[in-house]
Amino acid sequence: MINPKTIRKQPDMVKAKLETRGVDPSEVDEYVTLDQQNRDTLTKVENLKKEKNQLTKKINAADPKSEEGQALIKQVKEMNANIDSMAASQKETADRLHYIAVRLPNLPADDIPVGPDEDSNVEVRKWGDLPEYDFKPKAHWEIGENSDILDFDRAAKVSGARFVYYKNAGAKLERAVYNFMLDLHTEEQGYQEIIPPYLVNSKTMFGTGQFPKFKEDVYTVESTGVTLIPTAEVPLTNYYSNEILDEADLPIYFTALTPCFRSEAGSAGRDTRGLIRMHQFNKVEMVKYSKPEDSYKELEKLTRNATDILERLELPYHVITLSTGDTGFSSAKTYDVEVWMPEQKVYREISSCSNCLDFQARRAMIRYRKEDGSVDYVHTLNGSGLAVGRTVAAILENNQQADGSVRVPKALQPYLRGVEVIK
RNA sequence: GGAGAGUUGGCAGAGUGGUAAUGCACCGGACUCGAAAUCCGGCGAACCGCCUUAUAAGCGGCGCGCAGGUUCAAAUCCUGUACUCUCCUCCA
Repeated sequence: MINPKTIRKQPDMVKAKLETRGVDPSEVDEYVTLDQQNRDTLTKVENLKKEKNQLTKKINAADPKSEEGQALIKQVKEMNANIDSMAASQKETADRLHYIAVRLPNLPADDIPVGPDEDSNVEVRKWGDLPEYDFKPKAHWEIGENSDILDFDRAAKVSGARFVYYKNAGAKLERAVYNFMLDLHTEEQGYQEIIPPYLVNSKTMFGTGQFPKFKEDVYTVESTGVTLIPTAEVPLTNYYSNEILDEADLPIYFTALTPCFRSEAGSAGRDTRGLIRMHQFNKVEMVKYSKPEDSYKELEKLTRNATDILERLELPYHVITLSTGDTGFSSAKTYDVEVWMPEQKVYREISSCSNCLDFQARRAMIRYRKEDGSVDYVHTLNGSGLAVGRTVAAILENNQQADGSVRVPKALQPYLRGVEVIK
């Protein structure tokens, strides 16, 4: 959530910034009006309550059964009717205010490109030489099916579209990739390894910003109301919800491998083949809790932690800054890391690294106590490190050879018991 | 799935209708060369509103897991619900 005081004090700035994210300025206007109205009635209600509390104390001091007591009770009863109706109207205003507030996206950072969609994204750096082939490179699903290491048809039979069976060397490759990632994050980059719950409650989904606005993107179990996580960001960031951390403990780094479940509503027809867009996929996630003054520095570091993996796997990539219109709901600034996919000759998103500032911390009530004793919201960051299925796809395509076999990157070979080529 | 117990301030822990004890911790002061001990005082998270340029202070609201209800008045009574623990049942 955006700091309510920021909206109250700088409505024009908020309006202008949110407009770059596609928010209708009239929403902010309505918010400001309701906020004023809410505080006005709240003050009135509180003053009445104050009076009432004083009378109630008098009743207790006198004998409630005495004539004086009875008279006071009558008086308070009359007040109550008044307070109740005023409080009811105040609550109505507050509810509407809340309804708007929880649906406003985060304020974009000052230094990100302004634009309506991904066409305004800006490349910030590029790494690796694009591979050249003396044959026509195949798509990863073709390689996978030919080698009997990926099976989409049977997954469709058993589950539906956008599911896959990994088989044999495919399953082993997936396992090698995520073990490699986790080891790098934990042994070299300072992350604590977590295995979180994969089903979470609605409060948790609210905390990171998926609820209430994006319910249709996830799978919720009807009988109990719990939701299958769309990303490990959800359980990792909410780990400290409703807690006050010590300043000395920050920053905190978490990493986790989890399956991610997404309904992919609205993406019908896109990426219908291959591992790119699945209803269920593995992802290694990184989450950070940081002091406010350090969060942008931590974002740079986080993004490097993700691209490190690609460099060690010898996969060409570039990093882009998402424009205001393309940046996710909770984020103020996002770098996408995109890996080269030779068959389609495009860069595809393989990681998304975001600084959410205090936006999620406000929703999930994650704070820290400074050394001077005061309490403030932490900043939360998250990034994929990396999407495992897409990494496998990138390895298959980038390392394919004319005979249909696939070279295993050196860094990965120890994780495959020294296997150098998948046939 | 069945039965029971519990949830109060940073921690421990009292409070069964009259407006949140007490201890430890913490903060300030006294004593002391200094510290400990002792004594005195303060402080009970967080949140919201008013006041303020802003902060602090001050005033007020809220506040005993959460949400409702009864009542002039609810930690206390009633209903629902979440979580934790114990026992039974079942189970990887």
